[in-house]
Amino acid sequence: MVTETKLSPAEMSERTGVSIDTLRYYEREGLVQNVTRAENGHRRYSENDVLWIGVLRCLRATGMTMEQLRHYCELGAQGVTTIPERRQLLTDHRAVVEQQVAELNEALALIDHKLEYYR
Amino acid sequence: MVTETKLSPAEMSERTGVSIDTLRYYEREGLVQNVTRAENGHRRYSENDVLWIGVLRCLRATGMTMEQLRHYCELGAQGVTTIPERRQLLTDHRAVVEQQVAELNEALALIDHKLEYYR
DNA sequence: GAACAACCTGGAGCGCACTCCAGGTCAAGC
DNA sequence: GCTTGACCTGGAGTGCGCTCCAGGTTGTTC
Repeated sequence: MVTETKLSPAEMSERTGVSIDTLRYYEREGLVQNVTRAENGHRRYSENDVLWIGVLRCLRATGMTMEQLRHYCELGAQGVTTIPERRQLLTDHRAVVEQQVAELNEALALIDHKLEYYR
Repeated sequence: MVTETKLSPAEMSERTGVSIDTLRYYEREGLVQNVTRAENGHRRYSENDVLWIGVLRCLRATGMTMEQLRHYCELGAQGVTTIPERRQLLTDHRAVVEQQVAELNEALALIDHKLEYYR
């Protein structure tokens, strides 16, 4: 379709749960690329941008740093030749997340142990 | 036993994996209490302190803030009457950690989805 | 045409959890 | 008695990820 819905910053913020300031910050830092503009210079976000912000927030929530995300974005911008590296990056991060899950489970065990003790 | 092994700051740091500066910082902030001193004024940590630092780090690693940990410590210092509140605090935090696990699992699913896409 | 709202930019400020530093004490070894 | 090293204190500095601000433009509404 040619007629793609475009979102204003306020709408984008509403849709993603990310503040307008943070959206601009991400763009400045290279974590969101090629945001289009209306004739008056205002940003217009696409549905793809909405999806990407979702991914971005998800990866951030698992401890991926701004730096790593920027790198991942740059790879994406460079085209399909970087797919192996992107896959590697995600695979590595996957291991980090699994490690986090393991640590949280340890923490749960410790909390349960403490709770047991308080009974 | 009366003859309890006491650890110097350097030994404590070695044992817990927490830097000497951070150990002092925790003490200043009320997260580690009643650290004994040698005659020359140097700190001497007990095995109990080692255990407590382990718990503290575990709770910190799950996102419990310094503020919450300080509160938990203060409750501990106030004696057994605060046990219900401590139990409540841990129970609440347990739910937070479970929520984190759920989010990490969502992230893993997303990463796997992306990886699938790159294949 | 005045007021208002939504947005723009560059840059400053903030909160958290450390981390580092300057200047000093004290005990042990040479 | 001088150096060295481990420690002390109070306070300043750091890095990350936002968050806020001042001053300006544009478009709409009364």
